[in-house]
Amino acid sequence: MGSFGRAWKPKIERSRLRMPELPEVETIRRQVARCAVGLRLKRLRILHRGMVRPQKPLTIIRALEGQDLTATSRHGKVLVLHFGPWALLIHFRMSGTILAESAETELSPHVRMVFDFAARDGSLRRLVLSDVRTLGRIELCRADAVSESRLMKNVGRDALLDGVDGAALHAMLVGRERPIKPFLLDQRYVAGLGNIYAAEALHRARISPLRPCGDVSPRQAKSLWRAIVAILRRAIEREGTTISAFRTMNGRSGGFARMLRVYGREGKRCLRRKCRGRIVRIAQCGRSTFYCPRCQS
DNA sequence: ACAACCTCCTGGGGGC
DNA sequence: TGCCCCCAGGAGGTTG
Repeated sequence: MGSFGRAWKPKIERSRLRMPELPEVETIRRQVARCAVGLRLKRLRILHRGMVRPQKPLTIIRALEGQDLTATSRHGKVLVLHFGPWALLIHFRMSGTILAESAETELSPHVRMVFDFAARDGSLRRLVLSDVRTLGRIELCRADAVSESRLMKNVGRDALLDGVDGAALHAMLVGRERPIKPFLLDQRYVAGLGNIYAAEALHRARISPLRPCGDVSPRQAKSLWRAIVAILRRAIEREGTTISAFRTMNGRSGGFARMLRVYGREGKRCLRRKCRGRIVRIAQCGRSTFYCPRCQS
């Protein structure tokens, strides 16, 4: 099935969903770290077993209850919670996030996992994994075997942490005929970009999403890389993009949404100075791509 | 190598 | 107003 109905138009502003990409996962990671690193996991509940694989929920609960949350890390879009000898990997996919909630509040129906940590004053500090669509994935592995996990094995170099630069990006592009946008979404090469930031970065670098990878010059690759890094860093500073219902753990919205220059702006004017083209929406590999045909080539 | 298509899943938009 | 269908999308799988 083609993915685009003729008459259907997304109401992005009101849509409930957004995909956590690198900046959103990083925002979640920092908040989890601030809130719970150093605390003992007193009780763990898994309310949706389908998101957990390959282990059984009980295996994870037995391994982690009583362990301290020693550290957090992130690779691409995968959040890693380190519990001593164990690592709990979380991929939020489309609609997942982690929220801090009072231990007295009733759990919302979208809560899939509940972490109750023992705070130093003896009270409970609760974090919940909320995921409306349950497409997220949770995996337990040994701390020294994270890279062999299912969630990590197809994840390439992190866009911000692994020293990728314009030259490295260009080296990955050489000889490929595939359009640049699907390439940027392919986590095996550069990990962390999703549909929103890939579109934004291409617009910023004035490169068409349709451009074959191999046609991107070294200079353009450098420019594209600069755009990617700038946008990701900016989005992290603003605690991610809310299109939508992305809320940080305090319930605040991410602040990047109003920075979006192409995503969700089909039919509107390009915001680049002196361009004023019309943003269009096309399908690539079954996903929507927004770009300005006038200033992106 | 890469795309097309299916699966997972749900809330909400649109058609009637 | 209400019902029902259809759709989005990240990633992994299968097929072409």
